[in-house]
Amino acid sequence: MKNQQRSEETRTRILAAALDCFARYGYAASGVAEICQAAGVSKGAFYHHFAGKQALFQSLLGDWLTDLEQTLTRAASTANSVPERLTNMARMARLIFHSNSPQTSFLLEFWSQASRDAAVRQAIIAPYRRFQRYFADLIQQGVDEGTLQPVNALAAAQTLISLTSGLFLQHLVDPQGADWAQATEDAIHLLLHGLQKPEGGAP
Amino acid sequence: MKNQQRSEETRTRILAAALDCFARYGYAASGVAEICQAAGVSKGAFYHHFAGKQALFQSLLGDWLTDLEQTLTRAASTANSVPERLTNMARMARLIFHSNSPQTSFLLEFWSQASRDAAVRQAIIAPYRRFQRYFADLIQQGVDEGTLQPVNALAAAQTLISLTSGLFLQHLVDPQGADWAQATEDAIHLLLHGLQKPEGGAP
DNA sequence: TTTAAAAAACCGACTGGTTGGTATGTTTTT
DNA sequence: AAAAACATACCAACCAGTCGGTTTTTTAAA
Repeated sequence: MKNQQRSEETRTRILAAALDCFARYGYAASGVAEICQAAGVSKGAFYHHFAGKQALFQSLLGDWLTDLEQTLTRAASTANSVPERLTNMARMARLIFHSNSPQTSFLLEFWSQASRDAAVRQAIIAPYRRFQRYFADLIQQGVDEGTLQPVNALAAAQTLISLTSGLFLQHLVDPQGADWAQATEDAIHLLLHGLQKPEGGAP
Repeated sequence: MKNQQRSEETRTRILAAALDCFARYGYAASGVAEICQAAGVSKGAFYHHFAGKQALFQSLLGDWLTDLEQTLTRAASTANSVPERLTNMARMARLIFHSNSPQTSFLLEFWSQASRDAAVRQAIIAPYRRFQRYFADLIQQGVDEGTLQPVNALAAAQTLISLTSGLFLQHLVDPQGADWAQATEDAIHLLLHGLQKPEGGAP
């Protein structure tokens, strides 16, 4: 086998094993030796590919975030009006929730570390800002085309992200507690149509 | 000093020190010895009051949750219509966010552990269910009194909790990233009034 | 009230096991 | 032959929890 291929495969195996271990036992409880054994490689290989446990962790985070970004932007491209697009993205939640359910529980570790480690925080904040801008643009577009109320686009985007983050968080903590995919659809629907009954009639 | 007083004070000191350490360095990185030093007590005292590190952790969680529950229910009791009450509670977010900001970052550890430890999960889920029922009742009341749309109360309550959880999560990860108290008010307002512009006129 | 014993609270040195990381050697590719 | 990739034994540091002993408080008998 070519060297480059072999190397890349080992790296991938380590990443996959680490993802599994972190999700199963948590970051702190997952030893490097344990990860190596799960990946079927030696410690030498590990430290040849990664500067340390933390570096591996951040690498994992980066990969997941770029994946999410790609998935989301793809889903938004197939619809006409902005409300339709948002509904589509909400429906896609089912896919995200179900596909790699156990693996994603390591995201809690990310958030946890981000609150203390500046490097991790930056790694999370940067794509977050991109998401926010993306949704803000989308919402502004909806306002311009007249399908959305004349709201503050940035604030509305933040609300949307907070809502989905919260749903995802609860899904991670208590996967069996509810049909979170359905809950996401319901929540987006509720956000779109409003909870309060309008007092006066429309013009 | 009386024995009971002394004992209780030591226990409180340990809890406070642990809260500080967990928030600052995380659960795993905070050693029992470190906590003891910060609290000004010995290991003997520690293990006299708590069965172990994990027990201390859960004790901390319990205290925080009961505090939150009390604060919230108090805030909901002073208003007339249901939308007003919800707005009031949103305004109270500023208080929650600002009061003990750094301390609360240990909640991320809770969520993280809850996804793996059944005991921690139960400790979080039980009050969560109470919150959900409480808000569902509130929303149902709003539907009955005609101030809210005829929505599914339980689903709407879940949405409300997810939204606030998400906001709190982001506040913990990136406290300086935004005015999260304001964002909470905005978000609740948005949820109440809806994002999408109604197509037809009202009756 | 005094006192002695029992109980509760507290102390701190010690340990057995774990772990991230390293140093050195070996295999495979270039 | 050089370099990249990988393997393995090893270590120093750390850490949750223990254990025998000490101080303080309470109890209760004298």
